[in-house]
Amino acid sequence: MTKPVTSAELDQRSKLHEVFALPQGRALDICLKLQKAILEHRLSPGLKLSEDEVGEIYGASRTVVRASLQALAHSGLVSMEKNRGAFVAKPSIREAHEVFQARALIEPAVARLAAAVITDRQLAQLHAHLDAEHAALHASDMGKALFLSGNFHTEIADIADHRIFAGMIRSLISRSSLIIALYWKRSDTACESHSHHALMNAFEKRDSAAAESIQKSHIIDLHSGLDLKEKPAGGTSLSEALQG
Amino acid sequence: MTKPVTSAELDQRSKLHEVFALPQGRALDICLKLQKAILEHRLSPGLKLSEDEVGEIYGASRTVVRASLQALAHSGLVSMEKNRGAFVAKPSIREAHEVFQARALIEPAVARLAAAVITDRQLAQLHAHLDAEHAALHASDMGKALFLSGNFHTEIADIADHRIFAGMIRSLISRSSLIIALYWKRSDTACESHSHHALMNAFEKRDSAAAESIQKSHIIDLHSGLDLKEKPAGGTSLSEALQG
DNA sequence: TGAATAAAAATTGTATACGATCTCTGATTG
DNA sequence: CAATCAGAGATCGTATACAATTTTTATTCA
Repeated sequence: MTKPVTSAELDQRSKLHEVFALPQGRALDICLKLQKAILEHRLSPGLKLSEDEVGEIYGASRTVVRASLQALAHSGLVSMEKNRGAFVAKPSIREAHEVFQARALIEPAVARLAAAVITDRQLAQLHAHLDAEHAALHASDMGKALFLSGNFHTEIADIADHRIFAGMIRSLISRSSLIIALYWKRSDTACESHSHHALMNAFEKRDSAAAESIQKSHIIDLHSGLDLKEKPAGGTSLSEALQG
Repeated sequence: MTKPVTSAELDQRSKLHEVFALPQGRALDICLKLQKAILEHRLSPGLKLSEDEVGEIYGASRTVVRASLQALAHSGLVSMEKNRGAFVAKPSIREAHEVFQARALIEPAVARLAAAVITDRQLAQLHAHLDAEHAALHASDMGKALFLSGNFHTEIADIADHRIFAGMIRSLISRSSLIIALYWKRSDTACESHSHHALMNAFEKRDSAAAESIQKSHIIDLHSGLDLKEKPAGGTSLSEALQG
């Protein structure tokens, strides 16, 4: 009894295929499944992704698994070390800063574009998305909520209909998910919803300037919700260095 | 009698490895060689890159060639079609616009960052780079001149020391090279040098604002140097459609 | 006991083989 | 003569096998 593929999943699949130069055929499926698992925090940063093991799970040979892992490495979700294999990426504090700096530059510009061209249909879709996010949050399914929260941003990029920016944002959102898994310090995860709703308001009014400004604040707010202070060099540095 | 690897090449290699998640081992070499060939316009957009052929040339098996081509596909230099193979990418007019819109947003911000932290040593390096560019231009080696001209931009990203932006810019510059190959309309290719020298001036004064503004103008100027008008639907559309 | 070493196991890197798909050529037919 | 179709050849997608490297384990010696 296989779960039928939903239209939303098909949609995402075709979009991803357009935007990224993802592998084709079976490798794409594995890619998406691994990606989803990582983005929902079912696979923790640093976890080893053995080729044999992944192949076993998805019933594929190492050849296609390798292609998938390579693709994920390019989008920043996986890091590959020569002769050692693939691991769920573990962004450094520095990379975390860089990712949110990049998002703070790009996403507001894209939100501005999106506000100028959004259709009623797309507005409704975004609304439905927020509802789903709310439902997941209410069901305490944090993994799914986070996944959907990220998707909200990529959907805006798709609405702006700018493939280059959309590809960049997709990669940045993916990395952000890992960064949040590692460095999130706030307890009120629900705070996102507020910003997202404010953004919806701006979209409904087709107010480009407001959308840009709200999105910028939102990203900066997310950035400030991370605990990105370098640990003091004394305490953990030795043990860290030895087990690293 | 093998040509020794220059320090500049080694440098680029290690940098690329950091920034992109490039394949490792032999695949990396093939990647860089193909990339260089494409960026110097020795391989034209649309050209087929047969796996067997490439493997023959570089003395590698299809396995590593495939990994290389996949990597290049991820950076936008190569497009892969299922069951048909890999081709040197042929950016559409739309993609050309998008690439330069992205550059116009990102590169000025990065130039600003770079101006704030550039060292004297790096200034000297950039000067040397401009000299090499000038020399290539004087020797009518357009391929090399264009390659170097692109590298100037990635070097600025490296100076800004922002890996995420640097990776984005590298990809954008690569695509730009293809776009220029397809759509450049100006005869005075040397115009770039002027902007680059102006930028150097700003860097020497550590004038962030000027660097940002000059870079923005430079990108917009490049964008306007392209012939990106859609061809009228009547004339060439049929023949184009048939031979496409 | 603990460190150093060497052999064994596991994992990745690469080559090759085979099946699937596409492309091209040439014959056939209206 | 043009268009269609069939088959051969070429090319890609995937699985598997072997080589190279790393990791683990067992052993030895101080």
